[in-house]
Amino acid sequence: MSERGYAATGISAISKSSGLPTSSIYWHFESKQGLLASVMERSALRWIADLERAQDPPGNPAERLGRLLVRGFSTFEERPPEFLRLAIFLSLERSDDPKLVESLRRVRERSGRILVTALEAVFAEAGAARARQVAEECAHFAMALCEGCFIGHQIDPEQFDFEMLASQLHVALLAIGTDLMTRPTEMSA
Amino acid sequence: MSERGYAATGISAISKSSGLPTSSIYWHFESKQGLLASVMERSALRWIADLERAQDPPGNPAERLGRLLVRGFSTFEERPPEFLRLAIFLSLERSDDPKLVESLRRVRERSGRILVTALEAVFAEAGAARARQVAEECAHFAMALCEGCFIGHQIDPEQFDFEMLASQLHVALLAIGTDLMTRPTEMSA
Amino acid sequence: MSERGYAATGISAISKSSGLPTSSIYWHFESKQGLLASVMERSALRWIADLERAQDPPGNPAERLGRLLVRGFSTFEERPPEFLRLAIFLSLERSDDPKLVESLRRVRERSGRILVTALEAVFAEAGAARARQVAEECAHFAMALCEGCFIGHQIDPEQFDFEMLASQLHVALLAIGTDLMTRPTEMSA
Amino acid sequence: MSERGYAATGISAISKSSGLPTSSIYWHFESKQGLLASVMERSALRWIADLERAQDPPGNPAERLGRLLVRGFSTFEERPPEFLRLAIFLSLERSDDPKLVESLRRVRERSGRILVTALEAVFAEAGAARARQVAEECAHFAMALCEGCFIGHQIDPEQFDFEMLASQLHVALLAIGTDLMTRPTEMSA
DNA sequence: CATGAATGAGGCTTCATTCAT
DNA sequence: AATGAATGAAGCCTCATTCAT
Repeated sequence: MSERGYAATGISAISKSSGLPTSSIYWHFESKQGLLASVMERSALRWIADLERAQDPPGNPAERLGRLLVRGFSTFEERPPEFLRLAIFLSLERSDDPKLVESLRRVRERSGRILVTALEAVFAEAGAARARQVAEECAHFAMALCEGCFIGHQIDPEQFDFEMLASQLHVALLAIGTDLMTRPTEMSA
Repeated sequence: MSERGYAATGISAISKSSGLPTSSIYWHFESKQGLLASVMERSALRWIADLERAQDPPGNPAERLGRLLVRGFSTFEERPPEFLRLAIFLSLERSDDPKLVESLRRVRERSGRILVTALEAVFAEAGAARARQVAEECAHFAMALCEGCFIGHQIDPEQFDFEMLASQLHVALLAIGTDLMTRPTEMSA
Repeated sequence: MSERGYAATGISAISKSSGLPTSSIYWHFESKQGLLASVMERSALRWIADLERAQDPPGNPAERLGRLLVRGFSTFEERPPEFLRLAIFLSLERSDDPKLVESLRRVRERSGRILVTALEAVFAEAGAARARQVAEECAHFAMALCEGCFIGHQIDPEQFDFEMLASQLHVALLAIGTDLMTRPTEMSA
Repeated sequence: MSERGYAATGISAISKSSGLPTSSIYWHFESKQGLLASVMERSALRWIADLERAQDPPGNPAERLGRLLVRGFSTFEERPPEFLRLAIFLSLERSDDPKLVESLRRVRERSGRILVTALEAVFAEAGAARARQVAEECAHFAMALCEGCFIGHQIDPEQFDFEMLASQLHVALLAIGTDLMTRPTEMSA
């Protein structure tokens, strides 16, 4: 599924590549959608756990943020997060199963929180409330870039330089954060 | 197709919604993939033409870059570039039809060049050669963010604030460009 | 058609390999069956003309028969008679177009007559009427073998030794003819 | 299939006439070709078993050969060996499925061996080695005639007199065998 | 817990043919 | 004399799913 998309992957293909007969697959997972949901959740949890380990000490906040970004990007090369491919496929396919959509948001939310935490520490000097606000804006930005990188890597793996992008993102986040902090506070954002 | 995904959209559905019988569709476009490629190319050319108009004068380089970014992002909301969805789909599906792959790269290359041109003007003071190098790095970054935004918008349209992201990208690009220019020149990059 | 059978050969395939658009094909030949009939007749006439040339003098009757057989078999290798493939295909496909069936019988009849003529000369000593009777029986036998050889050649071209078969057929025909002539005359055959 | 030809027989027609839905047919036989192969093998084995029974005692070798030929030919009328039609079809269609080609050769080889055995006994007086050689040549001849008869019967059933052809083949084989035995032995043939 | 067998619906594509130009 | 465009019907095959064992 993560290689060809949800609709394009038949149960019988999964059966062939796993050895289990289709009826057994239906015994374990209620339906095609159910199978998908299980697989995605599993892969996502593994990836997130990986990230969470990466933000442990030591170092100052900016260094920790950098390490987190490098870690996130490097998994794209080492062990591409299948769940991300699936997630992107599913969002593009406009799947309308609410369970699935919810699961997707949850994963996104949870990995976003890791970023927010790291960013809050960086912008701590602005005061807790403001730092959180700024961190959240920055996190959105970082997540978008992250997903974009994943796609770029799919399109043309050899042109992609994750290390460079991680360091550019680092620069960008600091600049954006600083910029946000110097603007007049808008409470509505 | 742009609504349900490539694999999930049957030719018969297209036939029904267009009024043409399937055999006529097959006469005009050689196959399902061929249909897709045609549609994508058409939509892409329109989008690119739109962007190209957005970088015309007036204003200084930095302003023009800003306008370009806003213009690009704003279309995501107003008139979502179907070609982007298709393009991303196809890249993830790892289609190996060389014609399609070529078409994809062409579109990507061409929209990238618009960004590069705008960025070159911004960094002109560094000298033509260096400016081009920096502009290209920045363009990669911008493209990745752009694609990421598209996906983010698919997953969670309400949380997305394109205007904000455009301005953040603006800030980020200037910071990244400046950062690159102050580093010791590496010719091999 | 002679390579894949009637039903398996599409008009569009013929169009592609001939350069003419399908509509032009339909202008020249009224239908698929009409095209088939034309092609077959043409190829058959050429082959028969070839055979007819082979039975010209010189030599005694037995020698002329031998030359005829060798000639017939040798074309299987040199220039396989496409009409034969077609004819066999069509007879196996149980085509029920009466025009076609008639055309097939005509061809068969005409090439049979060549054989009969050669055989009559060989058995002339038995008297004209008897010789003709014997010759006709022998011709049936020879035609059957001939068609069988064609098929055998299709199945396993390298195992087939046409020269050998031609000489065996020669021996066989003389033996059968002699055998028939020594039996009590049955007028009803 | 044996009535209308391979290409002209749709799976849906088979489905209709058998009661099974097409998907069930595809579950039992992997493909149209697979179905064909199965059917052919089954029919062939039955026919061969029939022949094998026909060569049992009593009688001298020449009589036994005659009985075998009559038996073989008579099935053409009584219960036409559908496998033969299919087999010929497939050989002419130049199918390149190796499984099918193998199956075809196997059937041909096996029915050929029956003939060889019967012929060996007839020519036994020439010594085992020579008899085998002669028998094999004769068998090729007989097989070709046999296949040719089948086709002739398709083209023009009423003109065909199998009994006559069987007895002619008998005469022919004895003549050819004798002829071969009186020639100087060529070891390389 | 596992699986072989079954199936209706629908997948993409090609068919032979027509017709306006 | 020729052809680009069009089309309904049919082609082979795979789909997700069920169920008796």
